[in-house]
Amino acid sequence: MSFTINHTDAASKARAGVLQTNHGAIETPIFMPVGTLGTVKTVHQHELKDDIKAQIILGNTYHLFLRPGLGVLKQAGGLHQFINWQKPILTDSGGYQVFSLASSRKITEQGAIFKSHINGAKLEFTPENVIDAQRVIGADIMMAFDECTPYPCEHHKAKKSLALTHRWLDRCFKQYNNTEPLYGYNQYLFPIVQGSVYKDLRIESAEYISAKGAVGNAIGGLSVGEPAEDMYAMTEVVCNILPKDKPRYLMGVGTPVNILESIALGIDMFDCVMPTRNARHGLLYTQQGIINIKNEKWKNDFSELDSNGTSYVDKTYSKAYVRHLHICNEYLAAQITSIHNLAFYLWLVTEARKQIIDGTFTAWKNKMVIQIAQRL
RNA sequence: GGGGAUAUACCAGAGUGGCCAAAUGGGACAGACUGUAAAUCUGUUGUUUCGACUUCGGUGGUUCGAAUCCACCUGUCCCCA
Repeated sequence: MSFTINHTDAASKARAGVLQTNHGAIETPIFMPVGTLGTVKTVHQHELKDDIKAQIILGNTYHLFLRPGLGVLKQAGGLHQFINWQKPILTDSGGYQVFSLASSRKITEQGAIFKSHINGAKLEFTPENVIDAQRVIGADIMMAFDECTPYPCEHHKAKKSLALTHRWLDRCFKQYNNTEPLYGYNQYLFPIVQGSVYKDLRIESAEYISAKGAVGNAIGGLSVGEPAEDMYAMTEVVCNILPKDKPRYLMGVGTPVNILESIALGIDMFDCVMPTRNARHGLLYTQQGIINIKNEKWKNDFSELDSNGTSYVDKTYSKAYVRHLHICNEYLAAQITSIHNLAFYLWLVTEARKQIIDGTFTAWKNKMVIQIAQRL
């Protein structure tokens, strides 16, 4: 894997680069649609590829481990083959489930013991078996198994958790170095910076993670409920320490505004469920602002879904029609809005890249963050 | 023509003397959602100057007090002829 930075913004820390994988190049900054269970919910591969222009998607180790299970995935020849997606895939380790399923798991030195949300079965995730699982899944980019702390989190707890995450990281790298890819292409392990909203812990963690010399680095434990200012502050602190010549991945972020602000801080990669989940709930992101398509005000609005949109759904369907589909709870509503939102997110990062290359990023970003946050 | 049942908020439908401005669904209207236990969840849904006021087919009555009991009227449904 190689990462080349082509342009750096003069007025901010934003960069435009290219990340090479065996499944193709990824132009950064990039947004990665989330496909937890081996599907970006409601979206077909051809839409993802040709319309949305996704360059890489996510999968989730915890969820895929439960269903369909590693046996099926191995038999299929990995996740790429199973879902017929020949571009890069990144898998989260299950570290986020340590946070989101906190009520049904227990943390030990060894790992995390989950009570399956499907059938209650007890299952243990360790740094070692999480790496093994990601080998079987065949992700181009594998994530370290970490403890994503909740917000708020007391300093002493965050400190203790961070130490555990670092010990787990050492074990992840050991297992990673002792195992080989199963399907003939390279897989890379990204470590994750933690430390909650504490500057000292974030610095400590960023230094620890940087020392690993990984091909890319991630920042986790943010966008879990803390104020946006804290998220930006931590991101800035960490970006100042993480190696400049390696891609930086801000996990789970975020709103379109979060993404633009974080690009300005030097982040290259993003993922978030917001465009897809909010799409299913009727929220559309556009260059002009946010639309709740379920609102009565769109009932008689027969204009294009988004006249500035880049997706075919934007010109094909009217606001009134998509509202109607949503009100009736029709499957097509979720499909249309998911395609729209993902296309918007991909447009946003592609445009950001272009602006960085043109040297106009900061002015453009400052204008956009106001525009896209408006409620229409 | 005879007999029986029923009428409650936008709809369906509980409630059969005070704890009822009235359960529960649905619908409608808003809001939330950040490495997906999420096609989910939350709130509002008679008026209001927030003290109260006007509601349960209509009118009148009984009672300290009525959606609830009584009389008549009106509408709807069912059965028999």
